[in-house]
Amino acid sequence: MSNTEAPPERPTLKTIAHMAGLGVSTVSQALKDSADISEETRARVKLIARQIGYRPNRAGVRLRTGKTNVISVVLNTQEEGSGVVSNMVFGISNALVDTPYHLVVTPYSHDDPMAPIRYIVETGSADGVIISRIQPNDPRVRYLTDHSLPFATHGRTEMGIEHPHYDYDNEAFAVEALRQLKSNGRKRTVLLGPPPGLTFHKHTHLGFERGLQLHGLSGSAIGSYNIDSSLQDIRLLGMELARRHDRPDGIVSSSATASMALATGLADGGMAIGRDYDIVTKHSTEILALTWPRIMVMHEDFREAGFELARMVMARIGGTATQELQKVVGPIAN
Amino acid sequence: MSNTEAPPERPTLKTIAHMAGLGVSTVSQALKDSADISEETRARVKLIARQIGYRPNRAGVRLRTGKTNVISVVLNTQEEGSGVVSNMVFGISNALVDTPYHLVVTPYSHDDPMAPIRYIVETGSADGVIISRIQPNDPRVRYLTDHSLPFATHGRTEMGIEHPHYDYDNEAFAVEALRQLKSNGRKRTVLLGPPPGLTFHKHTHLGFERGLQLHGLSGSAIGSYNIDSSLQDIRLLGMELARRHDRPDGIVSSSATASMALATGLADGGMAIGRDYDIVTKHSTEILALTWPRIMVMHEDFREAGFELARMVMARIGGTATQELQKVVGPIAN
DNA sequence: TATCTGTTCTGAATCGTTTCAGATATGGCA
DNA sequence: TGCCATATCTGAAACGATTCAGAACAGATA
Repeated sequence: MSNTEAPPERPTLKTIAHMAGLGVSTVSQALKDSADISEETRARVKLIARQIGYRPNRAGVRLRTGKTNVISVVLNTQEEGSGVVSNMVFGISNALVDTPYHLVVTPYSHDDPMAPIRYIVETGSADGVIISRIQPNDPRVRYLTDHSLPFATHGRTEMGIEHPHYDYDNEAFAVEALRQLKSNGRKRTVLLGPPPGLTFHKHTHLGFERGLQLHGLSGSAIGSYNIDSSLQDIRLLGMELARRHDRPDGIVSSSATASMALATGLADGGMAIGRDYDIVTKHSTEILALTWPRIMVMHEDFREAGFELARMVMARIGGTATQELQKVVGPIAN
Repeated sequence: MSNTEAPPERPTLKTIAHMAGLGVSTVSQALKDSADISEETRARVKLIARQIGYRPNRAGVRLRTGKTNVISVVLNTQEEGSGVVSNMVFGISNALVDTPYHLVVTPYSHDDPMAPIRYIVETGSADGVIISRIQPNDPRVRYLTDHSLPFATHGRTEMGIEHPHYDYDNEAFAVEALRQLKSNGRKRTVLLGPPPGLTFHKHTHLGFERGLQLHGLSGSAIGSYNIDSSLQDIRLLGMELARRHDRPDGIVSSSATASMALATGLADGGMAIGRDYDIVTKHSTEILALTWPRIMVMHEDFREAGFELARMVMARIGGTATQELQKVVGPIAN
């Protein structure tokens, strides 16, 4: 007996309408609980929908309503590979579970950070955007605001525009880092900070200056290198620091990998952590603490950042006031 | 003089049709170079399209044709954070530049690897899929094949199904790793390999066995731990190994972070790399070589993997024969 | 009974694109 | 001149969802 079952077409509103003996528009309204439709009909329609596994066709919805159900995360292709991106992405993903939103990754190569933003706005290809590597005066923030596309930033701005943001308190980090160095008896400090131009560069340096005063330490920021420099260069920097006559005995670093490279260079120059100097760094993965136990660390959680940012964008899309969508988390010593 | 410019609506085929004094269907065909349309008209239409910056509405296309112009990469949420994911993603992104494809990240929590695959197939939400953590007999591969959704795998299968894949030759890696250990005079080796169940676990172990025979070494694989174990556990493993009476003097490891944790544990147990033992590992980022120069490394390029996988899926969508879309790259000593 | 007021449902139009069966015009040829 | 083949273009229908004006019918009111 040959089984000549009809091919299992994907159910649409029409399918449900047919099964329920109703019109397509009735079904549509029933599924979104319109008061126009009787309680009983609504229940029946929803039951059928659930039973046959109905899922709205995204293209249909998007074409009619303009709602894409897409959150776009805009990432710099040459972002440091040490897991910050994966963690952000997974954090976002996590927030998107059980929502209709899909996550699309929109990359840009260093030349033009505005390009992907313009693309998204012009083609209307997302309901919301997440951006990082924020500058105090960030053209992307202005553009997105001007075009009223919901977004959240991983980092703060200083342009008189209120917008959802999630940020790590890098100023507090630097202050606390210096406090720890001080309590270890360190005197001559150095900061290996974020690349210039970004807001968290500014915050870190502000905190560093403040910490110096607060704890009565001497110190200076390294101008020629930052955590985006090549690890090779940072290592050489370490060797160079070790050679100085007034070589530092305390280091504040904004990145775990940079710290490792720097410590390696300092070791090349004969300096040992704990004996000749201490180093305090931000880190986001277990590995640093495990293999370089003498590096003092403060944890920065990028998965949490992604999660919060995604929730903020969705809230913003839903109309939540911007003021309630701003969060700055302090450093957690551990 | 108030500027009452019309609001800049996004151009559609209708816009172009209107400007060119043609029908919408003519424009549509002209843009795709149909032979039905005169050379001259085609040129004119394309000129206008370019000038006003026309971009096909994705929802329109998708609704009408079913083509989503989406490639979906399916990732395990708790994948090791050490940059393999970011690099894969950026590699894929790179291949997608200048194509109409968008990249959507579809995550899954460890419970059910099939769930995202079923979702994609059932909702038709992508034209092609990239999956990793492949098993010799992988249900996802069967499912995707059965439903003829183009896909490429990061890893090989052994189920008699031809499909596009990109893989690192882990068998050759293990053999070569042992050769290097041998040439350093090492005798008693140990393998810290991939988690069981995955194809590259099998390949690695095969290569390890073969290498042992080939180079006349003794050795065994560690059964209770693998590179997915917690770094803390791996470190403890290192300490335990150092305590053994027949402690190993050569280690093959499939992951850079695992190697670091292991080496840390071995150091805790008093063993020094180079003096008491050597360790050969795969790595994908610069940091290992820089800070652990004594760990011998072979490079695995995940960015390249992502790039190739994306190209394969697109080729498959375009109808290229599967046989031409299989690539296994050998280990590169460096 | 005639009219009004709700309640519940529905058809048609719309979003932007593609496809396909024709419509129109041009030129060639008998 | 009349007919046909060819080249070029076009309208309508379809994809699936939502919205909105109105249809149909019930019961209440005068």
